Amino acid sequence: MARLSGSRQDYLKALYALAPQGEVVPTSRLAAHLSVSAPSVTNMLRRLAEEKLVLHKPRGGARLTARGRREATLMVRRHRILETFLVRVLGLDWAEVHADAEVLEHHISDRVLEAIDRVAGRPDFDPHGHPIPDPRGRMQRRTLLPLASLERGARAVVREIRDADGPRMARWRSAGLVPGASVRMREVQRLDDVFELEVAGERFVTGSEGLDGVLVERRGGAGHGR
Amino acid sequence: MARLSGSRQDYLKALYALAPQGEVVPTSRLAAHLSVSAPSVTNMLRRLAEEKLVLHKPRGGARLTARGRREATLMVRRHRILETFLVRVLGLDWAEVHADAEVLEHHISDRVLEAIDRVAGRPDFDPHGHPIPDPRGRMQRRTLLPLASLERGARAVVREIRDADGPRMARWRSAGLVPGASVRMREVQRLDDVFELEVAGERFVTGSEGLDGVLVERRGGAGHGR
DNA sequence: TCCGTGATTTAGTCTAGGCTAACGAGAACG
DNA sequence: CGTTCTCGTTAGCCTAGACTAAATCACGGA
Repeated sequence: MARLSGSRQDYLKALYALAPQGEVVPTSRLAAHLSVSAPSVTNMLRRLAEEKLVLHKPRGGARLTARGRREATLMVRRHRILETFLVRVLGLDWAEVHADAEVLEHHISDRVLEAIDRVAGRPDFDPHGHPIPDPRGRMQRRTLLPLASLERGARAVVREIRDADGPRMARWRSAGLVPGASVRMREVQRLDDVFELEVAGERFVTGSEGLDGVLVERRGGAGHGR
Repeated sequence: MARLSGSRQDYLKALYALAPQGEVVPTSRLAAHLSVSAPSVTNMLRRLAEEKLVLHKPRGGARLTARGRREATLMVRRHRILETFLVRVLGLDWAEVHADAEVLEHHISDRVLEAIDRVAGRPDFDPHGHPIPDPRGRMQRRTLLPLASLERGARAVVREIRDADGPRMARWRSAGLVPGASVRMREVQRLDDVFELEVAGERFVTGSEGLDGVLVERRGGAGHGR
């Protein structure tokens, strides 16, 4: 089985990111996500369809086949193991490892990936809190909600911080807003777009900009149960 | 300064490997070393010459400019740091890291290279005993001789083991023939191509096949001095 | 039903870096 | 001094993967 080109890997990964359940994704969304032109997408989808990695109904968008989804989740695995390694072993900053992992994921052999996974301690979650798929591409599924969706008084545990701009991530980290942290929503003013949180006992006030990248798991407490 | 393409990096590296002092290298030698056709070489040399990385006299071969040589030694640095890292930190086998380093050297950012160098302990030599150039591309120069050139009774210290086929390297390693090992030439029968060595106190008999990849530094002893 | 509009595909180009076939320069030889 | 042979270069082609411009489809509104 010849190795997929870096470009193909990127298309599959994008398709997976935009539709993890295998839903149909329109050409234009893929083009925007990958920062390429729409004709480039059409062109690549044709090839991926020939290789049975996607299903492409002309003018009907594309979706991953089972094979395509497996390849995509393996890319996710590589990416997340790499990020974890870059942070835990090389000591790089959580907020700036994404670009490096993005490049390396296309060029690391299985042998090196395995070794990296080992020295990183066979992590189950990457530094952003994302679960790492197993070697067969299967990943545990969790149901998380955006932090901003919590109502006043609700308690939760931060589970994932999606890649956002570096400075913002640095800010969040210094405020203690990291995977595993406990939070309580002290006050919500949706009209003014102001959220007052308690993070690890400290008060933290913020607007909602970028806050949808912070996903939490609800915890019992003052909020109403699930 | 835009990053050189992987291909360019390979050509510069090859030119350096074939002519570390900046001597002229014929097109055909470059083609053979890189396993590409001669026209491909001519073509690439034209581009590299435009970019002032090599000097190319049509029909007169090519040689590195100062800039080209600096780029080449930086590639050597990346490669050797990577190999050291793969062995010392990831625990991979000395004899099989070459191919991985060959790929990764083109894709590792300076930031990751720096971190890798740090966790590998800022090595001065790679696992084969080759010296690692400093960040400005300068490398200490040593004068070593092939192990097979030693006369009977001479003592020496192994300094470098060049990449050879994996099984042979494994054999050498198990015989103790690694960088740093002390050897004594007990018997030489050039006509029969048989060399009888004493490696770390043990007797080791071998033909000369591949032995020119083992470079040593002469030591005082039964042999005549330098 | 027809038309406009936006999304998508088709057609044609471009660049990097390979390749083969054919041409030419210069050394070696008669 | 002409012939050959080797090596390097030119010419022309190929693939991956991008792009722009132009054509076309599909759908909602009149």
